Amino acid sequence: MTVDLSARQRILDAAAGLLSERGYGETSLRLLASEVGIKAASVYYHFDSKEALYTEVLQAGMDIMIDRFEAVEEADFDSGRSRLQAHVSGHLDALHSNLQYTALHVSEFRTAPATVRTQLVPRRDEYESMWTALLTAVLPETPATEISILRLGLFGAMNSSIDWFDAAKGGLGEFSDVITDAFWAGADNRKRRIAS
Amino acid sequence: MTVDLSARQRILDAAAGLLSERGYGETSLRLLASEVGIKAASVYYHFDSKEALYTEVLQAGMDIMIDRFEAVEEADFDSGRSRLQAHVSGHLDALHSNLQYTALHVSEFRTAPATVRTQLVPRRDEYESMWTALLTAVLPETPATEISILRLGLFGAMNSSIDWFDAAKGGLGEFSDVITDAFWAGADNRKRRIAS
DNA sequence: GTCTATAGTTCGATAGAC
DNA sequence: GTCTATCGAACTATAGAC
Repeated sequence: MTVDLSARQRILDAAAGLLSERGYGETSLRLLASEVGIKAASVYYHFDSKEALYTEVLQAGMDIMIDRFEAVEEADFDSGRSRLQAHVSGHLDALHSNLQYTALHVSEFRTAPATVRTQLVPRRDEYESMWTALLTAVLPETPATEISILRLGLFGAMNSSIDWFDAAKGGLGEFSDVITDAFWAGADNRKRRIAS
Repeated sequence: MTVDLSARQRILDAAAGLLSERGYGETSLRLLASEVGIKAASVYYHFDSKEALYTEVLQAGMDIMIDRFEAVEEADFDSGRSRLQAHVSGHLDALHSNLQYTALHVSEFRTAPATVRTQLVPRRDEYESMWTALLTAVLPETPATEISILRLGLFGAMNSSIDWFDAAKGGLGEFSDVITDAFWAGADNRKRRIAS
């Protein structure tokens, strides 16, 4: 399987790998081309510029996350907690199944050239509002300002796994459990404390 | 105040700012020097190479975090939870009071040149084991493997704030509360569930 | 301690052959 | 679609004057 990829796709894959390993400034088109087995000039047949290539890689990474979120949403859940749990697992699995594309989005977006960042903002906002809606639905008594803080903390916890998760040392299941527990029980705990 | 900084210190400060804004590859010594008001060649009087300068900036960032942890540890706490809360607040405050140095450590370390990364590993390990010891002390019934996962999730949640925290929109206090609650109540909740 | 000048590389990008 | 060849610009780093 995974044979017969178009040259364009092979360039995208190699770019994702190099960009997430070395960063934008340290990834030259010559190095990228050599990974693909072509010359740097040939990259320009497929992409207008290095920035356009970067943008497309980041776009693909965000598409992966959004597609997964929508797929998880198809299922039926018997509780808000199990729905949250499914999305946490889905996010982590999508993240780590396509690390080269998605990790890039987590760790390199901040320092990406402004023109690249600007083009990606709408799609990133879209994914964030999906999570805001989810958290609002499963924690209906939690005020919006706290939902927003919870989402940011949850994203931070989940996405940090790109820095330390080692598939060889075990699955993402336990991490998924621990942080679902944390954010679920924490929100519940606060609700009760504030109500009293 | 903050007058009469040595040229060396002014270079370090400017480097921290540029590196965390633009990344290593996009920060040239010419640009750095122009921010300080000198020429690029003069940087070499103070530092051996661009990598050595980068290493020193990252080293300073880690020192800031470790110093703060030790300062927080001086206080007396009436509960494990308040001790954890104090360290979460301390970490977040140290992080954001010196963002240029510390954020760099969070977001750029992964893609730093291998020679730079290697030199920083011991000091980073030191800080991590301080937190592992802290969590083990305040959650004595939680198994070591889960402590390790909790620490990683907590670091992820706290450090992600470099991407979104806006001092103009409010303090770090609420975030600090929410995530202390989350990790405290979550661990507690798991302990009870597993015991039953 | 900072400068000018420059060596030596490497970069992104283009032109044009095949 | 990929190549060779190359332009012009930028880079890190060094040498040596002041």
